[in-house]
Amino acid sequence: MPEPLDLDFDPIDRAAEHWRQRFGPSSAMAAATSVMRVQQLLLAEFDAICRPHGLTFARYEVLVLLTFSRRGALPMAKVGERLMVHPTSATNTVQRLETAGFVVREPNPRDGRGTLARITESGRAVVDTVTAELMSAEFGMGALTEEQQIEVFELLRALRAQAADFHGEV
Amino acid sequence: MPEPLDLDFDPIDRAAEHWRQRFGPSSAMAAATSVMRVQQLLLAEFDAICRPHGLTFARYEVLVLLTFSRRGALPMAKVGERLMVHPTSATNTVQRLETAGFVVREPNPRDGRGTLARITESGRAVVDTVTAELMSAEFGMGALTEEQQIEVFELLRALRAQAADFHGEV
DNA sequence: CACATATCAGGCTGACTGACATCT
DNA sequence: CAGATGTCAGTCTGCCTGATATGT
Repeated sequence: MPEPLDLDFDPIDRAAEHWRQRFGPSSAMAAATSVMRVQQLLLAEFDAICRPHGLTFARYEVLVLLTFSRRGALPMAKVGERLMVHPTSATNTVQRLETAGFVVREPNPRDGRGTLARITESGRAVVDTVTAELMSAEFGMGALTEEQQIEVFELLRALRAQAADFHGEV
Repeated sequence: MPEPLDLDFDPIDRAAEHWRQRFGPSSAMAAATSVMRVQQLLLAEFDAICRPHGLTFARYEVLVLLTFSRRGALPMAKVGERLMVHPTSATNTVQRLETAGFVVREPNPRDGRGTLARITESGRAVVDTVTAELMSAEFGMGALTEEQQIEVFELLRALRAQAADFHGEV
């Protein structure tokens, strides 16, 4: 069992300090590295919450997306596009969800080439359960006040918008 | 080639809106999802910069860590701990770096059980090159002002600190 | 015909678990 | 001896490229 980290030796702060000595100050580096590390921590926490229910966070996200759609079903292309992943990744994820019984695939009546992913009753049930657990875990953001959480969201919006200019993927 | 996303249909904002309808307002969800998505975008950009040089961002991070150490060498355990990854992942990453000639492994003279990862001259060269490219790409944070970048860093500090209480790994 | 949609085959990556040899 | 260190074998995940069948 690793010993608790001393905050004075927080790896990111250490890295930032040495970086400044070598390359000069870079608030961009500090911000980017922070985002990377926090995501790593959040994902581990979310996956731990999802695992007992037979989900990963990536699969949970697909289920959430389907519950958001009006009819509980979306073409595969839309799934990939909205989650910003490659079409084959969407296929793969939906396939695993289908095996678990959380989703069914059916031909798209409006496009003979297409496939719809439709969330099942058990899919809706598991999404509600996991969502409740994530909310009681405050989505891993409990160390921030609500105002700070909103601030994070607003600050990062510009970066998501910038990416959308590059077709929403890159 | 996918069509450019309409910002009015930004998937995260859509998701946040529907979420509120179902579960009530959750700034925690919005902030967490933002961090996840921005990390995804940053990682893709960083990996694209690293790839032509025979690196991934994960391997680049190891090299950076080694340049920060006084002697250019660290025990495997320290590598894993500071990057918050599993020891076997550190072994794997260092192995690939060694194959590429950016790192050599040598026995730890101060601990017969241990192995040191030492950065080579070509490792230092590639890290400098990639770092310069990342800086000119503003670490993907060009859409924010320097003040905003600092704000992001400071806001996220609390989350990294919280995680450190859990031994620096989840 | 060109193009879009989705899947499959196959590969790479990072991360994990469990087992193990080695050394303190 | 217990405990730490590192590696290996094997697995799972997500993501990608390229090729292919199908339909618009």
